[in-house]
Amino acid sequence: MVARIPHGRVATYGQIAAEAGLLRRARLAGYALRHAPEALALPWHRVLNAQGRISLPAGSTAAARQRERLQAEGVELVNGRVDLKRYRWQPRSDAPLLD
DNA sequence: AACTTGACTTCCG
DNA sequence: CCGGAAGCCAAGT
Repeated sequence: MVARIPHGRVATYGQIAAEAGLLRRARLAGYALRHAPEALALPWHRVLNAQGRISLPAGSTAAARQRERLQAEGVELVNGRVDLKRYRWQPRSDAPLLD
């Protein structure tokens, strides 16, 4: 599901989990992302928490990298927060499921 | 089996 | 709007 998030758009952990058929398992989405093989080259930076904020340790290099990548693709952060109303990815209901 | 830990979310004050 | 409490549930100890 993360791989489907288009350039310049974002999704939340809960949203990813739900779309993957795992309603209410947002933490699992985070767990999966943390353990995902680097080789998959997933656009992990497009996943934010329900408040539109980065969920990596504030001040960490990882958080800084995520912020940079987002801005690099045009996603604006206001006070460290992304306006989900404006950037949230809305998957097409008729999109073919993986597998 | 019991307890702790989270790249989380929602509700309350 | 912010912080805390509670709910959540797979993994790790």
